[in-house]
Amino acid sequence: MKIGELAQATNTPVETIRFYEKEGLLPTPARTDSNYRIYGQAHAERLMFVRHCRSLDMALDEIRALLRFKAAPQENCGGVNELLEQHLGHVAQRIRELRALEKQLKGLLEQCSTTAAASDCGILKELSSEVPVRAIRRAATKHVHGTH
Amino acid sequence: MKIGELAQATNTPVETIRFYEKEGLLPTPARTDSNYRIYGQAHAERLMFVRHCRSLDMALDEIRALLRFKAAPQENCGGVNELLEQHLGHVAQRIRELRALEKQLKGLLEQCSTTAAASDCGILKELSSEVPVRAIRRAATKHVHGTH
DNA sequence: GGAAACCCTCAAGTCGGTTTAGAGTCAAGA
DNA sequence: TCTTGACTCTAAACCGACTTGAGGGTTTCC
Repeated sequence: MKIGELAQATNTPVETIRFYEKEGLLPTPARTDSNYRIYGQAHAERLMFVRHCRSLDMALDEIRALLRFKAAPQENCGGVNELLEQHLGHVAQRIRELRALEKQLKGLLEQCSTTAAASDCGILKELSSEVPVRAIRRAATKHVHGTH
Repeated sequence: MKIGELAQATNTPVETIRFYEKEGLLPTPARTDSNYRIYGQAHAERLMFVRHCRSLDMALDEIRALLRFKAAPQENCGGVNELLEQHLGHVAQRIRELRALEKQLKGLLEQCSTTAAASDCGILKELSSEVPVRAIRRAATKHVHGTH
């Protein structure tokens, strides 16, 4: 099948497929005479795997590691387990952070109960005060993204 | 004070201060004869404000908007309130997503109760299966980052 | 006076793609 | 046969919020 068909079959944008190929997550496919990529069932399955991992928010490096495990069937799967547990740890950590954030934001919003003049806005006042220690988050959590 | 002192006073890396200046979040400071940046209390307070907002995971554009509200004291603070509520919405949304993720990962980890051969690894098997619909998350949530 | 610690600018790298530009290919309709 | 539109190709730039690196100048301390 051509790249557009693979894209449809796996619910993946065409550009993303080419990007994964460049990143080494998909093997380079055969080409037609007119230089179009041609894929088979094996490519589709591999792409499914990658997309499934991405849907679990794994980093491309983590996916590469899982693909290596898959390619070495003689290995035991302890490494797979460990990788997933680490990833789960990152996710849980990020949830804790975001919940703390949510609490702070709710507190801030309570400062602004009325539509007062901005010069008296409790929110702006509070934001001008000291920065909480949590501000150093990025140093501690290398791998779990922000809110935007 | 010099940039290093401001950095220490506000718990901000020096490079980040220069970056904020380039981004227009901090006004351009005066310079010494030897071209060193010189800051005063006003700069420190402004930087505190920016860092406080960042510690709440606001985007630089959102912070720019808040700074405009601050600079226009005649305005009412309804806009501030609205901005924060939107941001809180993003955070809450991201928390819901990550919780769903966490659940999925825990389910996956149960597939791999024993350290079996990778060829039989339940995790790898399940990751090879169909991609859940949630994979399209990035299309829906433009603004709240992933796990890494 | 010499080395460490600070400061400067400018450019490139990070991550996981998305977007844009410019060009070639293919199938169907007029 | 021509043309239109949908599809494909490559290469490079862009996104956010910084971080890192290269290659310098300055200040401070011993």
